[in-house]
Amino acid sequence: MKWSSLFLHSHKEDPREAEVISHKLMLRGAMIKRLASGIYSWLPYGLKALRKVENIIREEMDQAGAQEVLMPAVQPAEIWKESGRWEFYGKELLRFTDRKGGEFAMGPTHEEVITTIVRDEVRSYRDLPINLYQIQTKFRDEIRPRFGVMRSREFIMKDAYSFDTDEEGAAKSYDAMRRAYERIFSRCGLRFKAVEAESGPIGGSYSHEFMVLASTGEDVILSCPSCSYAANLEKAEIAAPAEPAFRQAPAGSPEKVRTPDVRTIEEVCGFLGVTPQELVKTLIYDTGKGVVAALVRGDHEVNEAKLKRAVGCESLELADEAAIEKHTGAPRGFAGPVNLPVQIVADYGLLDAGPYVTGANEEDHHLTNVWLSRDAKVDQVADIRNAGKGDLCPRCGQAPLDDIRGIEVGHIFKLGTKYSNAMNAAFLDEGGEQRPIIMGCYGIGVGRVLAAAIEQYADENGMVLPVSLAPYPVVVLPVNVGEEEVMGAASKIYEELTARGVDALLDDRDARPGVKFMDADLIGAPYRVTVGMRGLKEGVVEIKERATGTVEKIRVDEAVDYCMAKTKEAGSDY
RNA sequence: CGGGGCGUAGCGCAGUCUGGCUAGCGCACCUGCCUUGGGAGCAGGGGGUCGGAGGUUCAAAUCCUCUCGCCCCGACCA
Repeated sequence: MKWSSLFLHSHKEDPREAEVISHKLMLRGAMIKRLASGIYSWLPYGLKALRKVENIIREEMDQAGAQEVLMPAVQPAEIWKESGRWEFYGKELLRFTDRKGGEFAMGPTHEEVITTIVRDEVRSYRDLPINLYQIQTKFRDEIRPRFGVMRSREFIMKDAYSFDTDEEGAAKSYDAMRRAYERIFSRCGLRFKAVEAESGPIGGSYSHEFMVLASTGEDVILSCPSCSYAANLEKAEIAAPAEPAFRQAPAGSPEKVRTPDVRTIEEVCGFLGVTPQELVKTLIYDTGKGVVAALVRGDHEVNEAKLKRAVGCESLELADEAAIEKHTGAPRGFAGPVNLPVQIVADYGLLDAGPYVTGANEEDHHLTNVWLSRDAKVDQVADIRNAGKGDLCPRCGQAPLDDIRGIEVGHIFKLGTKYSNAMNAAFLDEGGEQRPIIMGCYGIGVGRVLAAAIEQYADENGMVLPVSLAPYPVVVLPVNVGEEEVMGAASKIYEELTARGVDALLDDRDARPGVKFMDADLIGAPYRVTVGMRGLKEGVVEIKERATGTVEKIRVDEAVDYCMAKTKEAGSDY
């Protein structure tokens, strides 16, 4: 491709809408353009990079035995009602009606569709296992899209679904995907880590996320420095104490103090002169089937997924003001466990300490000198808070966890029979008995992989793309297109590279060299061949490696071989 | 959904408080000259429903009302 005819208008200034580096650079490098909040067009340069990611994914998925399909983006409500998710998925599911009043949704994921396909086509154990995948546009109506294509509403995703006859087979499918993902992300040149994860509204029992390590990542990962444990903050467990008991309380009783308009942990601490560690935070949750009070230490945070599991309920949300008043007898900010007539679940973090300050279940009052063993009726003690940096590793128990940030680029789930049961996807086994198919699902955010790669490697001059993702691994840059000798040498190198299968870009624009250098840096081309009179006089061109900045003088007739070797070497980096 | 900010040329912004010339600057774009190893210079030029609607006024980018959109923080969510 010649730059003069490439639809790539770079921007010198950072766009105002962008916050993180990858978003800024993708806009400046004309990879994407925003149409509406969280909705982007892919421009030629970006699309070419996106296709590189897709192709790596395709090759590895095919290699792993999966077969590509393409399902509809628009899905009828009917199948979502069948799986039960029409009710559960919430507002993120973009719903609309057609002209006849039929209900539809833009697919945020495709478990329902794939299950209807497989249940109709698969009858026998002989048809299994299978793994079907697609690369397709999804829509999730995110509350707050941000960071460009990193968290957009419309986005391209690779999603795969495996179907097995038994748990053993499902585990094999899961492992095959896990290995495929490792190859995919390695080939994309990413530094990443697979971590244990929550499965969220997709469901299922067991899941891993693939995290690209980057300080601007939205997710927090806790990992153990002395063993292989690593988990999303949302999932990270806290080791159960050896003896889950509250500290023995001395005789006495709580004391009520007046705390007018003092509600938050911070306010209580300031007002009473105590630390958050001495407080019990009492949160009232509505499970749909009743109310439960969750107790955590003042400096801890409730983890709703853990709480759900502890309580054994399907849904959970913070109770509203009216429900809080009804159950605690006081407005928000004054709830406490003493004489609270609801189910109470306390976190491990509250064990073996005291006394505490709690709400008094009375407006403008708190209690001090509260001992949970003596003054409260706790129904259950469990791990219901978020783990954090410094908590002991739940696996080896040898070291405190570290926290690092990551960008989730892939997520694999063991679904079990959640969808096959709900939607009646079954097969006949060897004994002629009907059994539900065991499923797994496996997602990769394609655009997010590209954004994450840019995020991970960018420097102050722009993108630094790995060869495997770079639309043009080599930019041939004639310093002055007016000099016949320069242009001739550059064209020759460019044509030879192209003929030998390298996607080269010839910067044939009649612009000043500085402009072209800056642009080559901005778009992150891994190798730049600079052709100028200065070098030609010595019979050389200069080849600069974007990632390291190193420049080598190479004889003109060896330039093509040099680029071939460099790009091949980097391209097979897995 | 709560809090904050912003909509003026493709991009980045000034002008709005205190209404008044033909709506301005930088980048980008077009023409010419000149220049060519890290975002040159000179001259000329094109491009605007000042987010939209309504109102006040002799006069509105500017004041008032309504409305739409975007960004950030939070809550929420894979």
